[in-house]
Amino acid sequence: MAETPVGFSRSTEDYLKTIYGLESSGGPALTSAIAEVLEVAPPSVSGMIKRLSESGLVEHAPYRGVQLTNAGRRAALRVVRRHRILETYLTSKLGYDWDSVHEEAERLEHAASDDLIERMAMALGNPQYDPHGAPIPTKDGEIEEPETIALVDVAVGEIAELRMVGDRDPDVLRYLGALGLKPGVLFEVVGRQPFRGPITIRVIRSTKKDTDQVIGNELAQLLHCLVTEEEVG
Amino acid sequence: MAETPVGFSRSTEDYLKTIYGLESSGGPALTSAIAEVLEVAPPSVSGMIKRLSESGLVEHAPYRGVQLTNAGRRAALRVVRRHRILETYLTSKLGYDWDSVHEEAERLEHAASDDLIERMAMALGNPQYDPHGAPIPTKDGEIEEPETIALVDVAVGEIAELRMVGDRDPDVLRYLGALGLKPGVLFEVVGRQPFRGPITIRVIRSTKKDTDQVIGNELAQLLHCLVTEEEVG
DNA sequence: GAACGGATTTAGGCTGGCCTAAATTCTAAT
DNA sequence: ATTAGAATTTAGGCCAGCCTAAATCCGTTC
Repeated sequence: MAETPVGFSRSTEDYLKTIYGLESSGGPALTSAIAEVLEVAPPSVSGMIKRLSESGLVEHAPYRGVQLTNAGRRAALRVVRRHRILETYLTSKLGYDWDSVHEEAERLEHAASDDLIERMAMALGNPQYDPHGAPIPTKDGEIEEPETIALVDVAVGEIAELRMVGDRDPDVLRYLGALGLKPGVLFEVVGRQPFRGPITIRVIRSTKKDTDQVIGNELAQLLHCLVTEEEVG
Repeated sequence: MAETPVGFSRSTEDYLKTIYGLESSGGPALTSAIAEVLEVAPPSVSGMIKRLSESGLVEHAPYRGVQLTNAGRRAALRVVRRHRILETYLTSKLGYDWDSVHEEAERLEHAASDDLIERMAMALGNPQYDPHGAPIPTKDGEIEEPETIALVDVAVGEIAELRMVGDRDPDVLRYLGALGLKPGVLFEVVGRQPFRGPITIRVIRSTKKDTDQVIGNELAQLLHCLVTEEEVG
Protein backbone atom coordinates (compact mmCIF):
# COMPACT_ATOMS: atom_id res chain seq x y z
CA MET A 1 0.00 0.00 0.00
CA ALA A 2 3.14 2.13 0.39
CA GLU A 3 1.59 5.39 1.55
CA THR A 4 4.28 7.95 1.05
CA PRO A 5 3.52 10.92 3.25
CA VAL A 6 3.30 14.20 1.46
CA GLY A 7 5.23 16.38 3.90
CA PHE A 8 5.59 16.59 7.65
CA SER A 9 3.10 14.90 9.97
CA ARG A 10 -0.31 16.42 10.12
CA SER A 11 0.33 17.62 13.62
CA THR A 12 3.67 19.17 12.74
CA GLU A 13 2.13 21.01 9.81
CA ASP A 14 -0.64 22.34 12.01
CA TYR A 15 1.86 23.67 14.51
CA LEU A 16 3.96 25.32 11.83
CA LYS A 17 0.93 26.92 10.25
CA THR A 18 -0.26 28.18 13.61
CA ILE A 19 3.13 29.58 14.54
CA TYR A 20 3.31 31.28 11.17
CA GLY A 21 -0.07 32.86 11.76
CA LEU A 22 0.82 34.08 15.22
CA GLU A 23 4.17 35.46 14.12
CA SER A 24 2.63 37.41 11.31
CA SER A 25 0.43 39.21 13.78
CA GLY A 26 3.54 40.43 15.60
CA GLY A 27 6.29 39.07 17.82
CA PRO A 28 7.25 35.50 18.72
CA ALA A 29 4.55 32.89 19.14
CA LEU A 30 3.78 32.11 22.78
CA THR A 31 3.11 28.62 24.04
CA SER A 32 -0.28 29.51 25.41
CA ALA A 33 -1.35 31.17 22.17
CA ILE A 34 -0.40 28.10 20.17
CA ALA A 35 -2.21 25.91 22.68
CA GLU A 36 -5.34 27.99 22.36
CA VAL A 37 -5.42 27.98 18.56
CA LEU A 38 -4.78 24.24 18.32
CA GLU A 39 -7.04 23.40 21.24
CA VAL A 40 -4.43 21.36 23.07
CA ALA A 41 -3.01 21.69 26.57
CA PRO A 42 0.06 23.90 27.03
CA PRO A 43 2.37 21.02 28.00
CA SER A 44 1.57 19.36 24.69
CA VAL A 45 2.83 22.48 22.98
CA SER A 46 6.03 22.47 25.02
CA GLY A 47 6.61 18.91 23.94
CA MET A 48 6.03 19.60 20.28
CA ILE A 49 8.19 22.72 20.39
CA LYS A 50 11.04 20.59 21.58
CA ARG A 51 10.63 18.22 18.65
CA LEU A 52 10.25 21.07 16.18
CA SER A 53 13.37 22.78 17.40
CA GLU A 54 15.32 19.51 17.28
CA SER A 55 14.25 19.27 13.62
CA GLY A 56 15.47 22.80 13.00
CA LEU A 57 12.03 24.15 12.13
CA VAL A 58 11.78 26.64 14.98
CA GLU A 59 14.02 28.42 17.43
CA HIS A 60 12.95 28.34 21.00
CA ALA A 61 13.84 30.84 23.68
CA PRO A 62 12.55 29.12 26.80
CA TYR A 63 9.75 31.04 28.50
CA ARG A 64 9.68 33.62 25.75
CA GLY A 65 8.25 31.97 22.73
CA VAL A 66 9.19 30.43 19.49
CA GLN A 67 10.18 31.65 16.03
CA LEU A 68 10.19 29.86 12.70
CA THR A 69 13.55 29.22 11.07
CA ASN A 70 13.78 29.65 7.32
CA ALA A 71 13.10 25.95 6.86
CA GLY A 72 10.12 26.25 9.18
CA ARG A 73 8.72 29.26 7.37
CA ARG A 74 9.10 27.54 4.04
CA ALA A 75 7.22 24.49 5.30
CA ALA A 76 4.51 26.68 6.83
CA LEU A 77 4.00 28.62 3.63
CA ARG A 78 3.65 25.41 1.68
CA VAL A 79 0.83 24.38 3.98
CA VAL A 80 -0.77 27.80 3.70
CA ARG A 81 -0.58 27.64 -0.09
CA ARG A 82 -2.19 24.24 -0.12
CA HIS A 83 -4.92 25.37 2.18
CA ARG A 84 -5.77 28.49 0.22
CA ILE A 85 -5.64 26.84 -3.19
CA LEU A 86 -7.90 24.11 -1.87
CA GLU A 87 -10.37 26.62 -0.47
CA THR A 88 -10.44 28.47 -3.76
CA TYR A 89 -10.87 25.30 -5.76
CA LEU A 90 -13.61 23.87 -3.59
CA THR A 91 -15.46 27.16 -3.70
CA SER A 92 -15.25 27.83 -7.38
CA LYS A 93 -15.36 24.30 -8.79
CA LEU A 94 -17.42 22.32 -6.33
CA GLY A 95 -19.92 24.84 -5.05
CA TYR A 96 -18.72 25.17 -1.46
CA ASP A 97 -19.74 28.31 0.41
CA TRP A 98 -17.04 30.48 1.89
CA ASP A 99 -18.22 29.64 5.40
CA SER A 100 -17.94 25.86 5.07
CA VAL A 101 -14.82 25.52 2.98
CA HIS A 102 -12.26 26.04 5.72
CA GLU A 103 -12.93 22.79 7.54
CA GLU A 104 -12.67 20.66 4.42
CA ALA A 105 -9.42 22.33 3.36
CA GLU A 106 -8.08 21.87 6.87
CA ARG A 107 -8.02 18.11 6.37
CA LEU A 108 -7.13 17.97 2.70
CA GLU A 109 -4.12 20.25 3.05
CA HIS A 110 -2.23 17.44 4.73
CA ALA A 111 -3.10 14.82 2.12
CA ALA A 112 -2.90 16.65 -1.19
CA SER A 113 0.38 16.38 -3.10
CA ASP A 114 2.11 19.39 -4.55
CA ASP A 115 1.23 18.02 -7.93
CA LEU A 116 -2.47 18.06 -7.13
CA ILE A 117 -2.27 21.56 -5.72
CA GLU A 118 -0.54 22.85 -8.82
CA ARG A 119 -3.13 21.21 -11.04
CA MET A 120 -5.86 22.91 -9.08
CA ALA A 121 -4.05 26.24 -9.21
CA MET A 122 -3.68 25.82 -12.95
CA ALA A 123 -7.36 24.97 -13.38
CA LEU A 124 -8.17 28.17 -11.49
CA GLY A 125 -5.79 30.35 -13.49
CA ASN A 126 -3.30 30.73 -10.64
CA PRO A 127 -5.42 32.80 -8.31
CA GLN A 128 -3.80 35.31 -5.98
CA TYR A 129 -6.43 35.36 -3.25
CA ASP A 130 -8.54 32.76 -1.53
CA PRO A 131 -12.31 33.14 -1.04
CA HIS A 132 -11.76 35.21 2.10
CA GLY A 133 -9.37 37.53 0.34
CA ALA A 134 -6.23 36.13 1.94
CA PRO A 135 -3.16 36.17 -0.33
CA ILE A 136 -2.01 32.80 -1.65
CA PRO A 137 1.75 32.17 -1.31
CA THR A 138 3.47 31.31 -4.57
CA LYS A 139 4.98 27.92 -5.24
CA ASP A 140 8.36 29.19 -4.12
CA GLY A 141 7.15 30.71 -0.89
CA GLU A 142 6.58 34.36 -1.71
CA ILE A 143 3.59 35.93 -0.05
CA GLU A 144 2.12 39.35 -0.60
CA GLU A 145 1.99 41.45 2.52
CA PRO A 146 -1.44 43.02 2.33
CA GLU A 147 -1.42 46.78 2.84
CA THR A 148 -4.85 46.91 4.28
CA ILE A 149 -6.27 48.51 7.39
CA ALA A 150 -9.10 47.29 9.54
CA LEU A 151 -12.48 48.87 8.88
CA VAL A 152 -12.38 50.06 12.45
CA ASP A 153 -9.52 52.37 11.50
CA VAL A 154 -11.02 53.82 8.34
CA ALA A 155 -12.12 57.44 8.80
CA VAL A 156 -15.66 58.58 8.18
CA GLY A 157 -16.02 59.89 4.66
CA GLU A 158 -13.46 57.60 3.13
CA ILE A 159 -14.18 55.15 0.37
CA ALA A 160 -12.67 51.73 0.77
CA GLU A 161 -12.77 48.26 -0.70
CA LEU A 162 -13.19 45.21 1.44
CA ARG A 163 -10.15 43.09 0.66
CA MET A 164 -10.03 40.37 3.27
CA VAL A 165 -11.99 38.87 6.13
CA GLY A 166 -9.78 37.87 9.04
CA ASP A 167 -11.87 35.09 10.53
CA ARG A 168 -12.95 31.61 9.53
CA ASP A 169 -15.84 31.15 11.94
CA PRO A 170 -18.73 29.84 9.84
CA ASP A 171 -21.29 31.87 11.77
CA VAL A 172 -19.38 35.09 11.26
CA LEU A 173 -18.89 34.34 7.58
CA ARG A 174 -22.51 33.43 7.02
CA TYR A 175 -23.59 36.64 8.67
CA LEU A 176 -21.24 38.74 6.57
CA GLY A 177 -22.30 36.86 3.48
CA ALA A 178 -25.94 37.63 4.19
CA LEU A 179 -24.98 41.31 4.36
CA GLY A 180 -23.23 40.98 1.02
CA LEU A 181 -19.90 41.74 2.62
CA LYS A 182 -17.33 39.74 0.69
CA PRO A 183 -13.97 40.77 -0.73
CA GLY A 184 -14.33 43.22 -3.57
CA VAL A 185 -17.22 45.18 -2.14
CA LEU A 186 -16.74 48.94 -2.38
CA PHE A 187 -18.26 51.19 0.24
CA GLU A 188 -18.11 54.54 1.95
CA VAL A 189 -17.85 54.92 5.68
CA VAL A 190 -20.75 57.15 6.53
CA GLY A 191 -20.84 57.01 10.30
CA ARG A 192 -19.15 55.81 13.40
CA GLN A 193 -20.42 55.80 16.97
CA PRO A 194 -18.06 56.79 19.79
CA PHE A 195 -16.88 54.45 22.58
CA ARG A 196 -16.09 51.50 20.29
CA GLY A 197 -19.53 51.73 18.86
CA PRO A 198 -20.75 50.43 15.53
CA ILE A 199 -19.73 51.76 12.15
CA THR A 200 -22.10 52.52 9.33
CA ILE A 201 -21.10 52.00 5.73
CA ARG A 202 -22.87 52.68 2.46
CA VAL A 203 -22.29 49.99 -0.11
CA ILE A 204 -21.31 51.37 -3.52
CA ARG A 205 -20.50 48.28 -5.53
CA SER A 206 -21.84 44.79 -4.75
CA THR A 207 -24.96 42.68 -4.99
CA LYS A 208 -26.42 44.89 -2.26
CA LYS A 209 -25.56 48.19 -3.86
CA ASP A 210 -26.79 51.36 -2.18
CA THR A 211 -27.76 49.74 1.09
CA ASP A 212 -26.44 50.93 4.42
CA GLN A 213 -24.97 48.45 6.85
CA VAL A 214 -24.29 48.89 10.55
CA ILE A 215 -21.31 46.89 11.72
CA GLY A 216 -20.28 46.28 15.31
CA ASN A 217 -16.79 47.10 16.48
CA GLU A 218 -15.69 43.49 16.90
CA LEU A 219 -16.69 42.63 13.37
CA ALA A 220 -15.16 45.84 12.02
CA GLN A 221 -11.77 44.68 13.31
CA LEU A 222 -11.96 41.62 11.10
CA LEU A 223 -12.72 43.50 7.89
CA HIS A 224 -9.47 44.47 6.20
CA CYS A 225 -9.87 47.25 3.73
CA LEU A 226 -7.99 49.07 1.03
CA VAL A 227 -8.69 52.79 1.23
CA THR A 228 -9.33 53.95 -2.26
CA GLU A 229 -9.82 57.68 -2.14
CA GLU A 230 -11.23 60.30 0.08
CA GLU A 231 -14.70 61.56 -0.42
CA VAL A 232 -14.33 65.28 -0.29
CA GLY A 233 -17.67 66.37 1.01
CA MET B 1 -8.38 24.31 14.86
CA ALA B 2 -10.86 21.59 15.81
CA GLU B 3 -10.03 18.98 13.20
CA THR B 4 -12.96 16.64 13.23
CA PRO B 5 -11.84 13.34 11.75
CA VAL B 6 -13.89 12.14 8.84
CA GLY B 7 -14.18 8.46 9.75
CA PHE B 8 -11.97 5.89 11.37
CA SER B 9 -8.23 6.41 11.65
CA ARG B 10 -6.28 6.25 8.47
CA SER B 11 -4.72 3.01 9.58
CA THR B 12 -8.03 1.42 10.49
CA GLU B 13 -9.50 2.38 7.14
CA ASP B 14 -6.54 0.87 5.33
CA TYR B 15 -6.95 -2.40 7.19
CA LEU B 16 -10.68 -2.56 6.50
CA LYS B 17 -10.17 -1.83 2.83
CA THR B 18 -7.46 -4.48 2.60
CA ILE B 19 -9.55 -7.09 4.39
CA TYR B 20 -12.46 -6.29 2.10
CA GLY B 21 -10.26 -6.77 -0.94
CA LEU B 22 -8.89 -10.08 0.30
CA GLU B 23 -12.30 -11.40 1.27
CA SER B 24 -13.74 -10.61 -2.13
CA SER B 25 -11.12 -12.80 -3.73
CA GLY B 26 -12.34 -15.73 -1.67
CA GLY B 27 -12.28 -16.97 1.91
CA PRO B 28 -11.28 -15.22 5.14
CA ALA B 29 -8.38 -12.75 5.12
CA LEU B 30 -5.19 -14.21 6.54
CA THR B 31 -2.85 -12.27 8.78
CA SER B 32 0.09 -12.77 6.48
CA ALA B 33 -1.86 -11.64 3.42
CA ILE B 34 -2.94 -8.45 5.18
CA ALA B 35 0.63 -7.86 6.32
CA GLU B 36 1.91 -8.24 2.80
CA VAL B 37 -0.58 -5.86 1.23
CA LEU B 38 -0.07 -3.21 3.88
CA GLU B 39 3.68 -3.70 4.06
CA VAL B 40 3.77 -4.14 7.81
CA ALA B 41 5.05 -6.98 9.97
CA PRO B 42 2.62 -9.78 10.86
CA PRO B 43 2.59 -8.98 14.60
CA SER B 44 1.39 -5.48 13.74
CA VAL B 45 -1.55 -7.07 11.98
CA SER B 46 -2.32 -9.29 14.97
CA GLY B 47 -2.38 -6.19 17.13
CA MET B 48 -4.67 -4.26 14.83
CA ILE B 49 -6.98 -7.24 14.41
CA LYS B 50 -7.46 -7.30 18.14
CA ARG B 51 -8.45 -3.62 18.15
CA LEU B 52 -10.73 -4.05 15.13
CA SER B 53 -12.51 -6.98 16.66
CA GLU B 54 -12.92 -5.13 19.95
CA SER B 55 -14.59 -2.36 17.93
CA GLY B 56 -16.89 -4.89 16.30
CA LEU B 57 -15.57 -4.32 12.80
CA VAL B 58 -14.22 -7.82 12.22
CA GLU B 59 -14.61 -11.29 13.60
CA HIS B 60 -11.46 -13.14 14.38
CA ALA B 61 -11.01 -16.90 14.50
CA PRO B 62 -7.50 -17.19 15.95
CA TYR B 63 -5.05 -18.81 13.56
CA ARG B 64 -7.63 -18.95 10.80
CA GLY B 65 -8.18 -15.45 9.63
CA VAL B 66 -10.57 -12.58 9.94
CA GLN B 67 -13.92 -11.60 8.44
CA LEU B 68 -15.64 -8.27 8.23
CA THR B 69 -18.82 -7.79 10.24
CA ASN B 70 -21.64 -5.84 8.65
CA ALA B 71 -20.36 -2.68 10.27
CA GLY B 72 -16.88 -3.43 9.01
CA ARG B 73 -18.07 -4.08 5.50
CA ARG B 74 -20.07 -0.86 5.50
CA ALA B 75 -17.02 1.12 6.60
CA ALA B 76 -14.81 -0.60 4.03
CA LEU B 77 -17.23 0.14 1.22
CA ARG B 78 -17.34 3.78 2.21
CA VAL B 79 -13.57 3.95 1.86
CA VAL B 80 -13.72 2.13 -1.48
CA ARG B 81 -16.37 4.54 -2.72
CA ARG B 82 -14.25 7.52 -1.73
CA HIS B 83 -11.22 6.08 -3.37
CA ARG B 84 -12.93 5.31 -6.66
CA ILE B 85 -14.83 8.58 -6.88
CA LEU B 86 -11.59 10.42 -6.20
CA GLU B 87 -9.75 8.48 -8.88
CA THR B 88 -12.49 9.22 -11.36
CA TYR B 89 -12.59 12.89 -10.47
CA LEU B 90 -8.85 13.39 -10.59
CA THR B 91 -8.69 11.65 -13.93
CA SER B 92 -11.52 13.38 -15.65
CA LYS B 93 -11.32 16.84 -14.07
CA LEU B 94 -7.67 17.35 -13.28
CA GLY B 95 -5.89 15.51 -16.03
CA TYR B 96 -4.38 12.66 -14.03
CA ASP B 97 -3.38 9.54 -15.92
CA TRP B 98 -4.86 6.23 -14.89
CA ASP B 99 -1.43 5.03 -13.78
CA SER B 100 -0.69 7.86 -11.35
CA VAL B 101 -4.10 8.46 -9.84
CA HIS B 102 -4.12 5.61 -7.36
CA GLU B 103 -1.45 7.01 -5.08
CA GLU B 104 -3.08 10.41 -4.80
CA ALA B 105 -6.49 8.89 -4.06
CA GLU B 106 -4.87 6.65 -1.48
CA ARG B 107 -4.11 9.65 0.69
CA LEU B 108 -7.15 11.76 -0.06
CA GLU B 109 -9.63 8.98 0.70
CA HIS B 110 -8.92 9.41 4.40
CA ALA B 111 -9.30 13.19 4.40
CA ALA B 112 -12.23 13.87 2.10
CA SER B 113 -15.63 14.26 3.73
CA ASP B 114 -18.70 12.46 2.45
CA ASP B 115 -19.98 15.84 1.39
CA LEU B 116 -16.96 16.43 -0.84
CA ILE B 117 -17.21 12.95 -2.32
CA GLU B 118 -20.87 13.43 -3.15
CA ARG B 119 -20.13 16.79 -4.76
CA MET B 120 -17.48 15.17 -6.90
CA ALA B 121 -19.79 12.29 -7.80
CA MET B 122 -22.44 14.82 -8.77
CA ALA B 123 -20.00 16.81 -10.90
CA LEU B 124 -19.15 13.57 -12.68
CA GLY B 125 -22.77 12.52 -13.21
CA ASN B 126 -22.62 9.71 -10.64
CA PRO B 127 -20.25 7.42 -12.47
CA GLN B 128 -20.54 3.64 -12.00
CA TYR B 129 -16.93 2.70 -12.73
CA ASP B 130 -13.55 4.15 -11.89
CA PRO B 131 -10.81 4.71 -14.49
CA HIS B 132 -9.68 1.11 -14.16
CA GLY B 133 -13.19 -0.19 -14.68
CA ALA B 134 -13.78 -1.14 -11.05
CA PRO B 135 -17.38 -0.67 -9.89
CA ILE B 136 -18.03 2.23 -7.53
CA PRO B 137 -20.13 1.34 -4.47
CA THR B 138 -23.23 3.45 -4.06
CA LYS B 139 -23.67 5.86 -1.17
CA ASP B 140 -25.56 3.21 0.75
CA GLY B 141 -23.04 0.48 0.27
CA GLU B 142 -24.31 -1.46 -2.73
CA ILE B 143 -21.65 -2.70 -5.07
CA GLU B 144 -22.10 -4.41 -8.40
CA GLU B 145 -20.51 -7.84 -8.59
CA PRO B 146 -18.85 -7.79 -11.98
CA GLU B 147 -19.65 -10.83 -14.12
CA THR B 148 -16.41 -10.77 -15.97
CA ILE B 149 -13.87 -13.43 -16.72
CA ALA B 150 -10.13 -13.05 -17.05
CA LEU B 151 -8.80 -12.73 -20.58
CA VAL B 152 -6.81 -15.84 -19.87
CA ASP B 153 -10.08 -17.78 -19.75
CA VAL B 154 -11.66 -16.41 -22.91
CA ALA B 155 -11.73 -18.95 -25.74
CA VAL B 156 -10.13 -18.31 -29.09
CA GLY B 157 -12.68 -16.94 -31.54
CA GLU B 158 -14.72 -15.10 -28.94
CA ILE B 159 -15.34 -11.38 -28.97
CA ALA B 160 -15.03 -9.64 -25.64
CA GLU B 161 -14.91 -6.21 -24.10
CA LEU B 162 -12.23 -5.23 -21.64
CA ARG B 163 -14.15 -4.13 -18.55
CA MET B 164 -11.64 -3.86 -15.75
CA VAL B 165 -7.93 -3.98 -15.04
CA GLY B 166 -7.14 -5.74 -11.81
CA ASP B 167 -3.88 -4.05 -10.90
CA ARG B 168 -2.77 -0.59 -9.82
CA ASP B 169 0.93 -0.88 -10.54
CA PRO B 170 1.85 2.25 -12.51
CA ASP B 171 4.27 0.36 -14.78
CA VAL B 172 1.67 -2.22 -15.69
CA LEU B 173 -0.94 0.47 -16.32
CA ARG B 174 1.40 2.59 -18.42
CA TYR B 175 2.25 -0.43 -20.52
CA LEU B 176 -1.39 -1.34 -21.06
CA GLY B 177 -2.19 2.28 -21.81
CA ALA B 178 0.50 2.38 -24.48
CA LEU B 179 -1.16 -0.65 -26.07
CA GLY B 180 -4.50 1.14 -25.96
CA LEU B 181 -5.88 -1.44 -23.56
CA LYS B 182 -8.29 0.41 -21.33
CA PRO B 183 -11.83 -0.46 -20.24
CA GLY B 184 -14.27 -0.29 -23.13
CA VAL B 185 -11.96 -1.72 -25.74
CA LEU B 186 -13.60 -4.42 -27.87
CA PHE B 187 -11.49 -7.21 -29.29
CA GLU B 188 -11.46 -10.74 -30.65
CA VAL B 189 -9.23 -13.43 -29.24
CA VAL B 190 -7.38 -14.70 -32.28
CA GLY B 191 -4.73 -16.89 -30.79
CA ARG B 192 -3.38 -18.52 -27.69
CA GLN B 193 -0.13 -20.34 -27.18
CA PRO B 194 -0.12 -23.54 -25.10
CA PHE B 195 1.72 -23.97 -21.75
CA ARG B 196 0.54 -20.69 -20.24
CA GLY B 197 1.81 -18.88 -23.27
CA PRO B 198 0.74 -15.49 -24.57
CA ILE B 199 -2.64 -14.64 -26.02
CA THR B 200 -3.18 -12.71 -29.22
CA ILE B 201 -6.14 -10.37 -29.59
CA ARG B 202 -7.35 -8.26 -32.51
CA VAL B 203 -8.67 -4.89 -31.40
CA ILE B 204 -12.05 -4.06 -32.92
CA ARG B 205 -13.02 -0.82 -31.20
CA SER B 206 -10.51 1.60 -29.61
CA THR B 207 -7.95 4.22 -30.52
CA LYS B 208 -5.80 1.38 -31.83
CA LYS B 209 -8.47 -0.26 -33.96
CA ASP B 210 -7.47 -3.22 -36.11
CA THR B 211 -4.11 -3.83 -34.50
CA ASP B 212 -3.10 -7.17 -33.06
CA GLN B 213 -1.69 -7.34 -29.54
CA VAL B 214 0.23 -10.19 -27.94
CA ILE B 215 -0.37 -10.39 -24.21
CA GLY B 216 1.55 -12.51 -21.75
CA ASN B 217 -0.23 -14.90 -19.45
CA GLU B 218 0.42 -12.92 -16.28
CA LEU B 219 -1.04 -9.78 -17.77
CA ALA B 220 -3.95 -11.68 -19.25
CA GLN B 221 -4.98 -12.72 -15.76
CA LEU B 222 -5.41 -9.06 -14.83
CA LEU B 223 -7.67 -8.17 -17.74
CA HIS B 224 -11.27 -8.80 -16.81
CA CYS B 225 -13.53 -9.13 -19.80
CA LEU B 226 -17.17 -9.31 -20.70
CA VAL B 227 -17.71 -11.90 -23.42
CA THR B 228 -20.01 -10.35 -25.97
CA GLU B 229 -20.73 -12.92 -28.61
CA GLU B 230 -19.09 -15.77 -30.36
CA GLU B 231 -17.48 -15.30 -33.73
CA VAL B 232 -18.86 -18.09 -35.81
CA GLY B 233 -16.31 -18.67 -38.45
C1' DG C 1 1.84 -40.55 16.37
C1' DA C 2 5.95 -37.60 16.48
C1' DA C 3 8.24 -34.05 14.71
C1' DC C 4 9.14 -30.40 11.50
C1' DG C 5 8.14 -25.93 9.16
C1' DG C 6 5.34 -22.19 8.36
C1' DA C 7 1.89 -19.15 10.10
C1' DT C 8 0.39 -16.80 14.01
C1' DT C 9 0.35 -14.82 18.37
C1' DT C 10 2.54 -13.12 22.68
C1' DA C 11 6.02 -10.43 24.95
C1' DG C 12 8.32 -6.41 25.26
C1' DG C 13 9.99 -2.00 23.28
C1' DC C 14 9.87 2.40 20.63
C1' DT C 15 7.95 6.96 18.85
C1' DG C 16 4.54 10.58 18.19
C1' DG C 17 1.28 13.10 20.33
C1' DC C 18 -1.87 13.86 23.68
C1' DC C 19 -3.12 14.42 28.90
C1' DT C 20 -2.90 16.06 34.28
C1' DA C 21 -0.33 17.41 38.27
C1' DA C 22 3.59 19.52 40.08
C1' DA C 23 7.61 22.36 39.80
C1' DT C 24 9.72 26.32 37.94
C1' DT C 25 10.40 30.88 36.00
C1' DC C 26 9.04 35.32 34.84
C1' DT C 27 6.53 39.70 35.62
C1' DA C 28 4.43 43.09 37.85
C1' DA C 29 2.77 45.11 41.86
C1' DT C 30 3.70 46.40 46.33
C1' DA D 1 13.42 43.95 47.14
C1' DT D 2 9.69 40.61 47.80
C1' DT D 3 6.21 38.15 46.50
C1' DA D 4 1.67 36.71 44.25
C1' DG D 5 -0.03 35.07 40.14
C1' DA D 6 0.34 33.80 35.46
C1' DA D 7 2.90 31.40 32.00
C1' DT D 8 5.82 27.72 31.08
C1' DT D 9 8.20 23.58 31.57
C1' DT D 10 9.12 19.03 33.74
C1' DA D 11 7.49 14.66 35.37
C1' DG D 12 4.94 10.86 34.58
C1' DG D 13 1.10 8.35 32.08
C1' DC D 14 -1.81 6.76 28.21
C1' DC D 15 -2.99 5.07 23.52
C1' DA D 16 -2.29 3.97 18.56
C1' DG D 17 0.70 1.68 15.65
C1' DC D 18 4.69 0.10 14.43
C1' DC D 19 8.91 -3.12 15.34
C1' DT D 20 11.90 -7.68 16.66
C1' DA D 21 12.48 -11.91 19.19
C1' DA D 22 10.42 -15.70 21.23
C1' DA D 23 6.69 -18.81 22.01
C1' DT D 24 2.85 -21.34 20.23
C1' DC D 25 -0.19 -23.60 17.14
C1' DC D 26 -1.47 -26.22 12.91
C1' DG D 27 -1.04 -29.20 9.16
C1' DT D 28 1.69 -32.32 6.91
C1' DT D 29 4.93 -35.60 6.26
C1' DC D 30 7.46 -39.61 7.72
